Amino acid sequence: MEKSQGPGPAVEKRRIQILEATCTVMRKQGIAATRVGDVAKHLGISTGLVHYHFDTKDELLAAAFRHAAEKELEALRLLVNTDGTPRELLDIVVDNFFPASGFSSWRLWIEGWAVALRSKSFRRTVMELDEAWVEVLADTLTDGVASGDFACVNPRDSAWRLACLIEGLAIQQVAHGGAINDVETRRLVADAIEAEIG
Amino acid sequence: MEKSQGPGPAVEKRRIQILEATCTVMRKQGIAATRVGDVAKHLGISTGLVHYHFDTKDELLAAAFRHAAEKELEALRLLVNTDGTPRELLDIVVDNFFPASGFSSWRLWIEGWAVALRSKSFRRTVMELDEAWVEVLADTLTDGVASGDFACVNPRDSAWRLACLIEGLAIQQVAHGGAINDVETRRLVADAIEAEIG
DNA sequence: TGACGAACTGACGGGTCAGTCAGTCAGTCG
DNA sequence: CGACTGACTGACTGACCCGTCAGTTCGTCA
Repeated sequence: MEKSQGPGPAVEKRRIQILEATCTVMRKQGIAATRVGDVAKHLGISTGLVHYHFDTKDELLAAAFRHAAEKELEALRLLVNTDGTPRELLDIVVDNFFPASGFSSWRLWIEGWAVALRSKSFRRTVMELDEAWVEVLADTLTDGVASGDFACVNPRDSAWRLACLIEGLAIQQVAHGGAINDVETRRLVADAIEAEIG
Repeated sequence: MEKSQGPGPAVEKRRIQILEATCTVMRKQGIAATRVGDVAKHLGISTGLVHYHFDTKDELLAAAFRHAAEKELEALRLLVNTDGTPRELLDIVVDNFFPASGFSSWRLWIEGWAVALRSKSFRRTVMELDEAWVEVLADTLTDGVASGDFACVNPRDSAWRLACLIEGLAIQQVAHGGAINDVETRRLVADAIEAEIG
């Protein structure tokens, strides 16, 4: 490979390449069914090289999950960082949460919570990122209250309630696509939002 | 074994024995880490016998999950099937949902949703049972509306919202025990209930 | 130019585990 | 009594897969 100056940049590039490949495989096969060999094959490299950059499979999976989640979080922050009425911003955040707008991301999260039950590194990652998401929502609500657009008694409580509601609905829709469809989900969330900010 | 008349009862007894052992192991080690050998060891029988009663591991796990969930659902239905004001019954149902009142059950469900992403038999089971739980809640709300105690616009919507909210909160608490603790969970849910039935 | 070391390969060891199978044992029925 | 059947055993196999390691390649620097 091209390794211009020192051990830094080339290695970092390869690391990220491997992380993204891992994300792709995780999204397709699920976290539990992701093999080191699959990641290597996807990049046309050896399994040895994967282990050269990541000591263990667990470390690789946790790093890849964090990589994916942080990228999405950053994208959301960019979206919210535009001008707009509080109501418009709130809609952007909520839309971004929705199952339809990231089916495979929800799958990843659902598996992530399950893995977090047993893996310490996953637990840390999932916890931090989960809270960061809610914080974006909470900030949006707080701004709206400050400007007089929203009337939440407690914006942080409202944020947690909305986030958890959407999480629960996402599970119903993504994990087993049962009684709840996309239209119903949107109605349920819309009503909850009105109740929270009305 | 005592096999009095025909192949029926003794076999059924053994099947249930294996299912309950599987539940125990799943609760302790998680669904993904449950081995056929662990189940066998827990009962002091051979792995061959487990496969004598259940063709594949997947079939065993799905049957055990359903067994556990149906038992809990039946217990809830019994609890609700008592006299009491609608409000008292609602509190019973919600209390029964709570993470604290079944930490290991929530762990099972969280893993169950993840497995359902890939396994058809799990998906069916999880879907049916999930909906059955919400139905209990919806019936409770509907009764309360009929008697004039509650003022839901749409009891079924309220039931789904409350159930999904609690699911989401359970994840926050069980999967990574982050910013949300038991006291906060109860406050968040209590406020949501007031908003729904107020 | 030649030594050095970082990036990388590919084969392999070692361990795990689901499912199989030949055979045992104890009841049952003719 | 003797054939038969169903529950059960436990050793085995075949596959999978993680992580290692000896060895290769190539850019860089003295």
